[in-house]
Amino acid sequence: MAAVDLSTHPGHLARRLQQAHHLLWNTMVSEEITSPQFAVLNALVAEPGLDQRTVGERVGLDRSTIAEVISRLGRRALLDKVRDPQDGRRFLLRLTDDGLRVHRKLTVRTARMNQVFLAPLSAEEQDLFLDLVQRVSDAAEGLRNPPEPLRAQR
Amino acid sequence: MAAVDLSTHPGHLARRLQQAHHLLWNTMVSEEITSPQFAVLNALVAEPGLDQRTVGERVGLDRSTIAEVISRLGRRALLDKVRDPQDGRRFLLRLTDDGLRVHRKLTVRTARMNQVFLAPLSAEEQDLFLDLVQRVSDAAEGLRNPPEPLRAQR
DNA sequence: GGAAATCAATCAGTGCACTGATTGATTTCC
DNA sequence: GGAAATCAATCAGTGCACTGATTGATTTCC
Repeated sequence: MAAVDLSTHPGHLARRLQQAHHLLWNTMVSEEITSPQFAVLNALVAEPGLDQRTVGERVGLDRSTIAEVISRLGRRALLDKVRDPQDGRRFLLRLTDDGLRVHRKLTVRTARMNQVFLAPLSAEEQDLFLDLVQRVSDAAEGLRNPPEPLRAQR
Repeated sequence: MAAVDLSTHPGHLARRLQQAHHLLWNTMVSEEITSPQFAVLNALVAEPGLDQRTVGERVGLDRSTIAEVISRLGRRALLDKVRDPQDGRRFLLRLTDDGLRVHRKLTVRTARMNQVFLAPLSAEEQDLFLDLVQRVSDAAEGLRNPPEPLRAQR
């Protein structure tokens, strides 16, 4: 019967955290390029020529979502898709000059935004924050695909 | 030119955290009722008869999103919408018996899921996690509407 | 070497999230 | 008391996120 206090629910806090970030991103970084789109650009700066599925894996986007994000970046002419001559199932992705330029510009703004976003915490708390969030995400992510030993038992 | 390490970007971590939560919610709580939908049910258990806009404010959903969520809950017959006789703009919302039943059932499961979700952290770390995430969200949320003094100065 | 299994990408369908514009009711304020 | 301002709800448009099914190419394995 009794209602619950949502402020003790990590899922609810996670949603609010992302909304807060989205808001700040829109005002401080870009209204055109979203945070997931920047993550894709960044992955392709680190490793040009990746295929779409692998980019999705790197940045944490599933096969359907990564397809849409990449199609939007392609429409904005920030990346090129070329069919892999070695494997006709894959597309190889590479940033255009425009794509590189946008990535460079947003990298600077993103750094500033991160500072503002974490400003309410002390330096030690900021490190702790990043560490705790990452550990919780990694652990839950690990539950998706059962670890090797379990799979081997089948 | 150099790519950036996304694991130091709170926004990227926030997105991954929410995905991780979504995954766990689907497997441990419900595939039909989503976490935002549960938040709405919970708000109406706490304060029956709220209007749609206020519910949105309580759970952190904007006017468009709350409209969709409530329409889905209505379609599932978990809540009733009644035009406010005092103010013809508003609808007053109230859970049905089914809505109360679902809220009760999911409350139990959600508590279990929260434990699993936070299990990788020690008890002290769990408290810290909730506190840090909440402080960062609140601060960013506070930037949306400038505080009283600032508005008064205009 | 050719059928079976695997795999990248796409499609259909559902749901959250936001912005800007519109509609219709209420409140404010001369 | 009636025009102007405000306000709740809705609509149109865009983007992220997931699942299950399909398509077409490649790899595996007898």
